[in-house]
Amino acid sequence: MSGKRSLVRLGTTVDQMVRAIGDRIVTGVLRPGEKLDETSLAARFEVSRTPVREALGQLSAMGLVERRPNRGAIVAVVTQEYLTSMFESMAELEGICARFCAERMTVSERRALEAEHEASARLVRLGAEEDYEYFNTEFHSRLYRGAHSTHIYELTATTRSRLAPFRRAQFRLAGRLAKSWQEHDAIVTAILRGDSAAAGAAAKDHVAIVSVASAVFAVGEQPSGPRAATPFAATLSGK
Amino acid sequence: MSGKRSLVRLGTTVDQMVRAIGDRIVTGVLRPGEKLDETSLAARFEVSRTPVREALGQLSAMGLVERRPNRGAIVAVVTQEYLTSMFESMAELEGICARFCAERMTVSERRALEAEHEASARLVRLGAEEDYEYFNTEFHSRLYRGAHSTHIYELTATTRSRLAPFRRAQFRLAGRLAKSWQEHDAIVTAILRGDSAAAGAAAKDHVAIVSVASAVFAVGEQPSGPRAATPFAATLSGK
DNA sequence: TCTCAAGAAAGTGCATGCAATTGCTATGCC
DNA sequence: GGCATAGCAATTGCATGCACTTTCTTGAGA
Repeated sequence: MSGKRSLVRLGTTVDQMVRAIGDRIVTGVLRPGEKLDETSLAARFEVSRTPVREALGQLSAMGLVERRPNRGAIVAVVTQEYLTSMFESMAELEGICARFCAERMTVSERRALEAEHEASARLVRLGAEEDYEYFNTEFHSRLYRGAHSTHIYELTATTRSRLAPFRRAQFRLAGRLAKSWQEHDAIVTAILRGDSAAAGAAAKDHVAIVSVASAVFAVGEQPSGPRAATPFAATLSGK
Repeated sequence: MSGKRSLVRLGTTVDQMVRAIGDRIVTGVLRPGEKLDETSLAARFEVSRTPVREALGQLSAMGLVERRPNRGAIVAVVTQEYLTSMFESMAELEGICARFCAERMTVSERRALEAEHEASARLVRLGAEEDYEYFNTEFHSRLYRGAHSTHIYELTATTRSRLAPFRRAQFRLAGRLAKSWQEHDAIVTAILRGDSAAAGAAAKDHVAIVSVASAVFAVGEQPSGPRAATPFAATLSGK
């Protein structure tokens, strides 16, 4: 091989490419419908086509890319109907997580959840959208972990990541920040109270509201073809 | 290429291998922990190692095999804890499907569900375990489709297939056949009534009961190492 | 000008080969 | 006898090459 690619190599070349390409899809750098040419990807990442092909295969198994035999791969195109069903699933899944959280979270998990949630109130007052977004992600992640169910966690986390590109700008909506916090508050309160039904319902509603808020932005965001060429740096090292 | 492998070729060689190997894992022919040697697989299927590697990569992305870098692949080992979480998820997912069915199934879907269910009563009286098993699969599949939610369908179907090896002999339990039918009956009745809450609860309970019934057999079925060599024919053609 | 076809170009699918890593075995040392 | 280590066999990871498929291009005919 032509030298280590970085000091600490995280997994094989294929793994790194799966992460690299997957990230670009999930973050929206690569847009749905965009062609993923094996040769150019190989050139950009400075590897041969073999690992590229394997990476595309895995991403296809994850549903992030679509592979047409003999006709190349494209970033998975999500129909409006499928998007709706994903948001729908997400609401149900988060509802389950919250319900389980209310029943199963340890004392320290409950304390941490509450503390972080209280801390994020400050960000709402400041209108710090970016920072709140970070806390929001962390908050939801806590719910998934707190369910103490590995498989539910996986289903929820992967569904969430696939929804990520369609949820980007939700906090730009006027007043969304404050409302989001209030919805979180309802979830936290129910969990701390141990009221699983209320926690589940609150989480489900919360996601349903986010879905609507996101749908506003999702409209027209679904390109039928590729946009501009993607100018990503050919580094496999960082995440 | 060295000649078509069959008259109608379903997808690429890799796709066929994913199906072939995946089937053998899901049906329990390949046992958890069993080593998946690239060279021998390539020899068995009469292809080179490249498509084998791609197939293993995709199967790993699906969670059916585990890949240790530089150390080969094995059939995914499911811990007792993870198995529990999968059954748990399954119950929740089927509950969601049944709930949606009650709300969304078309008239013809409802009719078909009822008709098939009634027909299967005969199999219970005959004690035809094999045939009932087939109807049972079809019944659940109807629930997943009837939810009219593509993503929920996918989550549910893949979870079900991953649970398949652990559910094999459930109908051998005395009286399980009749009880299963009664549980189905509760689900069907609620769906036809349009009572989504009852349908969801009934489906959830049904799966929970199956989980317990299956767990009896799952115990001790988890081998720590490979069993006998797997005698599968090297045909990529059939499913 | 439009349609269609033949050929060329581009790109995918798989086989093969080599370097690198792992794991086993055997030999030497304590 | 037990443990460490060097060498070897087995296996994985990736690059390269060639055949096949699709797509683009060009030009003749209507």
